[in-house]
Amino acid sequence: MATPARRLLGALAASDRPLYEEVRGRLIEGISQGAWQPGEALPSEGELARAFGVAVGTLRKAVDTLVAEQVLVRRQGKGTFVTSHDGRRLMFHFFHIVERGGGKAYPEVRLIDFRRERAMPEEAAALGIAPSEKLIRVRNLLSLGGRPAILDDIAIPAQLFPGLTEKIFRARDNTIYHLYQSRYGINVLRTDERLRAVLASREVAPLLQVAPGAPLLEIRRVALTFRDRPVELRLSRVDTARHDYHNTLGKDVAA
Amino acid sequence: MATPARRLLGALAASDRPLYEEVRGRLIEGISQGAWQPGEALPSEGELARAFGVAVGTLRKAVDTLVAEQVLVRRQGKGTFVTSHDGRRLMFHFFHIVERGGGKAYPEVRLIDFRRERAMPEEAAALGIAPSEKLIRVRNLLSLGGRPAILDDIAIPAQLFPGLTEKIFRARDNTIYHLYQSRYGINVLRTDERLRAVLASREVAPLLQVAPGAPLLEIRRVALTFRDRPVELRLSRVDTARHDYHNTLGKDVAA
DNA sequence: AAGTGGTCTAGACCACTAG
DNA sequence: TAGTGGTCTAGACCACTTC
Repeated sequence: MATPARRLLGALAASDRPLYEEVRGRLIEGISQGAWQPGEALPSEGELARAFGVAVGTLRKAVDTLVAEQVLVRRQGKGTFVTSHDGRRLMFHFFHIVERGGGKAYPEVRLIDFRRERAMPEEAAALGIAPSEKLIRVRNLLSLGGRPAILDDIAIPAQLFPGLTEKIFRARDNTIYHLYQSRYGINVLRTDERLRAVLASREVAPLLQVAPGAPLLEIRRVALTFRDRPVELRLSRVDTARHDYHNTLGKDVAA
Repeated sequence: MATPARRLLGALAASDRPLYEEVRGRLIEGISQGAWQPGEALPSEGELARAFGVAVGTLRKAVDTLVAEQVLVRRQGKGTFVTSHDGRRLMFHFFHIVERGGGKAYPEVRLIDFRRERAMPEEAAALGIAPSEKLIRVRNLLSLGGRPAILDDIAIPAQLFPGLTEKIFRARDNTIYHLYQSRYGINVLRTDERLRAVLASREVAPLLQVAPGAPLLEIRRVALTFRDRPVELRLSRVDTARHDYHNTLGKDVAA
């Protein structure tokens, strides 16, 4: 932002690592600093190659890795774009609850609490911030097929999201990660999740409309941006009576 | 197998899809038919490119995709190898239970049942076999840190694993997927898992040494090989009192 | 027609492994 | 030293999008 694109596009300095990694680093720098906004096109491959002083093939190799990591998307005839967190495709990249049959479940979100509080020590550690720094806490109840199914407790460092109010959070017409991206330039690129089975507590049971002691799936998620910097903690309790958590590993290897 | 490598390596026929996809298809054919065994090296890139009648760059592009899908591994100076399912790296690719702290958990396996039975209709459908075809059923109890933690019920089509006996299953000194691969040439490349929270039944509770009604994580896994052909069903119940199911999405995007 | 990404080639040179 | 994969280049031509 403060840095003009000129610096991002200058010729490469000497280095002992491969040129395409150097180029990749510059592209990441540009994207993470917002020089190219989500949804925007990068300069063409020819231009970028010329600017960096490398062959087009080398530039393409760098872009290839970022496309594989879903940071960029190519559109033939149009250009190469910074991935945007709206639309259904990316939403389901991070949303893993599906109907028992396998069909996609579209959640309806209701915000039931919004507050600012100091972080607990473990939260501060997990988010890589100073102990007892301010957090924004959001509690969402997600319904699937008209019934409450997921209770989300979200915690984000207030520092990273200046001016974020309950009103803005409510007015959001897209995914939460799209809000992070469009308003604060924070791209959620990865998640790290730990799952376990628990029994519904007295606090949680009525919200999910299950009996206390009913089995729930508990998910502790850390959302990460560039360089694995944590940006969000999320504790989900899922009523898996009618839905499953769906995880696939690998892609179809077809001829 | 029956087909000599000669056919696999012949020049490419005319086609409307890209050359590198054509090459990729040939390589998959060769690997899935066992022309190149797991752990073995393929012919060098130069040789392969000459055999297919394409440039080395094109051959490399095809190999790149298979390396990304973990079907092949490159070793500089040595060659390109068919991925082998032994070793710890691949084991943890499909084993997602970790210690609460995050450390890797090495399971100790005890086979507690082995039998042949006809498939239930849903099983046959999930495995893509004829209804009431024969299955091999294996029940394993996995212990972590000396305590029972996971109960696995495995079902595989007997047809696919001729001559597989309880003795062979017991004698296995490596992972189950390594057994499939080394003895039957079946490469597990993908898994599809559905998770939910359940309460321990009277049948399962004593095996896992938990009280009936204790929360358990239930995992229904389908293991797939080339062309998404299903080869194994696995129902796991995990005591998540001391362990978590760990799932990460995406890789670190670092400069 | 002009501009974008996608495919493919041919060849130079480097880095690593093994005998 | 010979053989392997890894990097990088320069350029031709194709396919798609937009005007």
